[in-house]
Amino acid sequence: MPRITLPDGSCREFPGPVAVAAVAADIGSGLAKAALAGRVDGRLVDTSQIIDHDATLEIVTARDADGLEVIRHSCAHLLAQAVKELFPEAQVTIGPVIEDGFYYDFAYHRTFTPEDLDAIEARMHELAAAALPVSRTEMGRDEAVAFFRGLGEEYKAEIIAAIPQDEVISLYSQGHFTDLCRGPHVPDTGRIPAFKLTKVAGAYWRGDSANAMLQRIYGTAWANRKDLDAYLQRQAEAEQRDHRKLGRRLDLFHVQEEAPGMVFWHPRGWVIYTEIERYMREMQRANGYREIRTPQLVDFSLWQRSGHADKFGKDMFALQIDERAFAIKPMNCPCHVQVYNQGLRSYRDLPLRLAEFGSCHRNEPSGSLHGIMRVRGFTQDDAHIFCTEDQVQGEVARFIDFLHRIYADFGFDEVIYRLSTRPEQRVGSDEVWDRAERALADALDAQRLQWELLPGEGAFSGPKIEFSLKDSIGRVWQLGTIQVDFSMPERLGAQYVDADDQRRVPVMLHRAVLGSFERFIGMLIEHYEGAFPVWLAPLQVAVLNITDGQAEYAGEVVEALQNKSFRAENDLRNEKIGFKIREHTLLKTPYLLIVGDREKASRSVAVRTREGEDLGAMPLDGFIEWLGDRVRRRGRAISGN
RNA sequence: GCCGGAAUAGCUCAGCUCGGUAGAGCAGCGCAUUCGUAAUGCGUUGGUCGGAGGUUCGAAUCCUCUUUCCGGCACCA
Repeated sequence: MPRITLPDGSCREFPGPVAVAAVAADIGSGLAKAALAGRVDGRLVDTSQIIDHDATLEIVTARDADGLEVIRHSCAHLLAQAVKELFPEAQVTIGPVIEDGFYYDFAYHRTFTPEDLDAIEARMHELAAAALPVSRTEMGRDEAVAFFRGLGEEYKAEIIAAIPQDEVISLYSQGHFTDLCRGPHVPDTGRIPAFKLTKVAGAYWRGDSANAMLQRIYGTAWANRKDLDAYLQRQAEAEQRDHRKLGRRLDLFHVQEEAPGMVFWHPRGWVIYTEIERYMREMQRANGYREIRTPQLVDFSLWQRSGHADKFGKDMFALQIDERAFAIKPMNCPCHVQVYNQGLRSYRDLPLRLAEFGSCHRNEPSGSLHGIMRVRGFTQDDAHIFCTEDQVQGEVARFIDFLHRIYADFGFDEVIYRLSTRPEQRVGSDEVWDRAERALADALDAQRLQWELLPGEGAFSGPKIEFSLKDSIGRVWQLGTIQVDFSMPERLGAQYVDADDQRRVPVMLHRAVLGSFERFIGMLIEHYEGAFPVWLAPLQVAVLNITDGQAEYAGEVVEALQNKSFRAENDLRNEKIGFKIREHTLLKTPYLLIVGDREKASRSVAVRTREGEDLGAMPLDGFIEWLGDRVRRRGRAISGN
């Protein structure tokens, strides 16, 4: 006599074991139709699951986040079924749910074409319309291995062979298609209401580039047509904020074939870059950093001593000049140690914070280049803090505060913290890594921050904390980092004399707030959709005259603004005012000052924002003061005017 | 680096399937217009089709190689 407790607290009793679907039907026919899965005692199960004991039950529908996952997972199976029907020789592998959708990897002797994709999707729609029942069966491991081998599914057999012998293996079947799966799945293929295949791409078996390349088909699936359309709409909008597109439209930068992975900054883009650099320089100076500049081209032996040559030698731009091997620096730290090493350091000098807007070059794999986000030539807001082991935690805490202030100036308040620990390939003893990892974890805990652990993701010379931000459309960007390094100072012979006149090796903290300027600006372009806050905007104010009669006055307005160091230009072209407004709005100039005879007579300006808001006329002096206030607030200003 | 796709005027794109020496809109330039808050009208310049080979009487269109970009995968000190 199972007694089922529902989420609202009510109970229902059944004379004998009962399926989730039957309970749903008992509650109401609408719910029965909507039921995709059940949550029995907190565990997600199929609607066919029989409950034979007292339990809590929640009926999972498409409105449930879990319900949507079930739909997506089942849609991956639907995809696999369609592929197997159209291409019987293709082998199935894995097909997980991902954000907004799913994918399925197949092994096949040729690649799937876009036309194949259309055919597969069409077949999926037919299979969904047929509402084929989905059934679950269980098998022992060896039996399951034999079953899939019999079908010629070697990859599946390999997956199952790795599952422990005593674990129950479940199979899901729909039509003539059977797949290994943990489930749960929708009761029939008719419950997958809205989906679309999005792309095909290669993907390595088990994510290892040493393995065969499979073909991955991506798709998206939703609870209904409306949600699917909304998703596609969001994708289209995200494309509109692509920094490569905006970079060209707003005339910020370009890239070209002769310099792959390098950026040509245009005047407007360079304003943004130099404004950020100027701001960072000021912030660092005010926070105990001393700026330095080190060489680009350094003898290869330094990279051998630092350990970079071993791990990254092939990825460095190396060159042979007059029998001597050099490399363009891929990072700044070995050079910073050279600066540290000049003269004998005392413990009184520590912590020593050396900062550099260091220009680095790395020969990134060709396939990884992406606009100005992933490039081969870039500049970091890099700094290295040389300190004693006792000072590490305090310096990390101090850095976290520093970083919070900077992010807030760019309008970001929410930071995500992750601690990356020792990777397989590394330098330094385990004991040293233990200490370094503990120091970072303690610093985070002392600040009462919530953080996430990323085992094995650390740099080769030390563990690190990574700081990420969420942009205006919810994407997460890893920007800042602080890495503890006990190894490099030793390798490069850094020392200081302690209070007892003993020579000691300092600890080195590698840190960056923005990461690379290129990537950071790329992210900002997408975050702001090109509408930079006024302190960063390439052009802050455009002065537009109505007719030639106000040309001279427009010139005076611009001069007054420029005298106060604002970036202002006038637009005296013989065009209608609507035309000029449209052009500057599209260029995302924050403020448009319209000057006609009225304004000229009263020495005022009519202010319009790029959002289309009319702020009315104000005296020129008043506007200058008001604008200064907006600029000083930086990204902390409330958006818009 | 691996898999797939793309590369045509400054920009966005058509033409390529069925080979016969390129076309649109915007931008630019010229002229007219001096007109108050997202596109004034008319006229006009401009490309040999990413690069190198090949097939062909003839190639932007077909084939090969190559470069770069795009989407993934892998990588990311």
